[in-house]
Amino acid sequence: MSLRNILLGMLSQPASGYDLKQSFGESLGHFWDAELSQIYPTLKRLEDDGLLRSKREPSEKGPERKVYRRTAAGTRGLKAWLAAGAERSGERLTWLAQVWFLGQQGDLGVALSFFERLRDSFAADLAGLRAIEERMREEEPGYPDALPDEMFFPHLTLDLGLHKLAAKVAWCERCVVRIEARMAAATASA
Amino acid sequence: MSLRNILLGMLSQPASGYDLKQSFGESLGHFWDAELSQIYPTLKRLEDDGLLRSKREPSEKGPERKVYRRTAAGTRGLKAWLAAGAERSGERLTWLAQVWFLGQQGDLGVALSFFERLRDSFAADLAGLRAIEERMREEEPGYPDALPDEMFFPHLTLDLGLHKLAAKVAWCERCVVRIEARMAAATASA
DNA sequence: ACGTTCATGTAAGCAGTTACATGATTGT
DNA sequence: ACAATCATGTAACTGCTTACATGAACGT
Repeated sequence: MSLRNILLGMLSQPASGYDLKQSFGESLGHFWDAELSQIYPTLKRLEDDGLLRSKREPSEKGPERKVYRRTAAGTRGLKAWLAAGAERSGERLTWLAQVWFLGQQGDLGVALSFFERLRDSFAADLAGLRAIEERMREEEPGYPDALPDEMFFPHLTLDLGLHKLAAKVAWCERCVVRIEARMAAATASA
Repeated sequence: MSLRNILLGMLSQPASGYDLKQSFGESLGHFWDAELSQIYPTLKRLEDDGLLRSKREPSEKGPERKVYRRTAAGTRGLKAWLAAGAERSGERLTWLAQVWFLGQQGDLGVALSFFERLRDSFAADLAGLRAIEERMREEEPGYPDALPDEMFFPHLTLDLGLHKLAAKVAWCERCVVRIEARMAAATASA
């Protein structure tokens, strides 16, 4: 259901399915991704429902493209989705479930390495986002608060990503320290 | 794939499918949930694969129960899952995608109310987690660092939830302020 | 008798992934 | 000639949700 609305949102400019897949990677991809095999049928259904309309156009390189444009009904649909408020449907965080059960592993060393690797993974993501932010700060005039709306709201998602990842790295770090303390306590009492 | 491992983790004590569904609600439910219609066939497959074994037992109230126990192979499987490191498979955060497109709504008032409602929703969740933490702090001796492993690691997930939600509430609050500033700037220039 | 909780399942359908099929154009 | 990129799709499968079917025990 959500992919429909996301594609609708991405089509503020005309684009083909292939184009849309590319834009996922660059930007939105941080919190949503979709495969071409899912994008194509979804675009078709949106057209059947009158929210998009397509035109075949020759490509500059490669075969013919099918370029989609949002209709007035499509824009209304997008606005309605946004006006209805945030869709906070259940997150499924596998790695947190793993943390929950980590005590059953038996070996605190495994738990320790789990958190060290998780921290590194979050830290790498954080470095990636920081690089994006620096580029924005240098290249985009008026960054961040004088950006036009269509860049300001994406910036807000970047801002949250930065804070969330920093919180996660700090949490992993605290977990490492606390587990080390438990390991020390265990050997001391033995 | 993950539900298999999660059920395996939950079965440190023998339990029926019905029992497991109840425990989701109380604890793990904050970052994972599953329906009975998914739990029953998954338990059956785990038994077919030799990771669980079941015994029919009379219930104290109601019909006969099917109680599952983890086999040695099941425990090995769980440990292997945990030792393999964190599974950070792609989050899909619909509400963040909505924020991304909020600039296309046209009406900054809609964006403002979007963030106000989102902030309230996060704040309510945060209050819920804080209540759980206070109860733990009062009722569990040694909370948090002297808890036994099987309670310490769940506590870590609570700790992260607290920090993440606090960060989200603060972010929403900053978004509200910044959007109000944009609205003021727009009316001033008009 | 009737509703609630306890208890286990099946069936239909949707969302998403992986694998496969097809073919044009460009660069080496 | 061959690989890479461009471009659009279909098919099979997995994970999960919603709806349905069945029935025992308990309280009122």
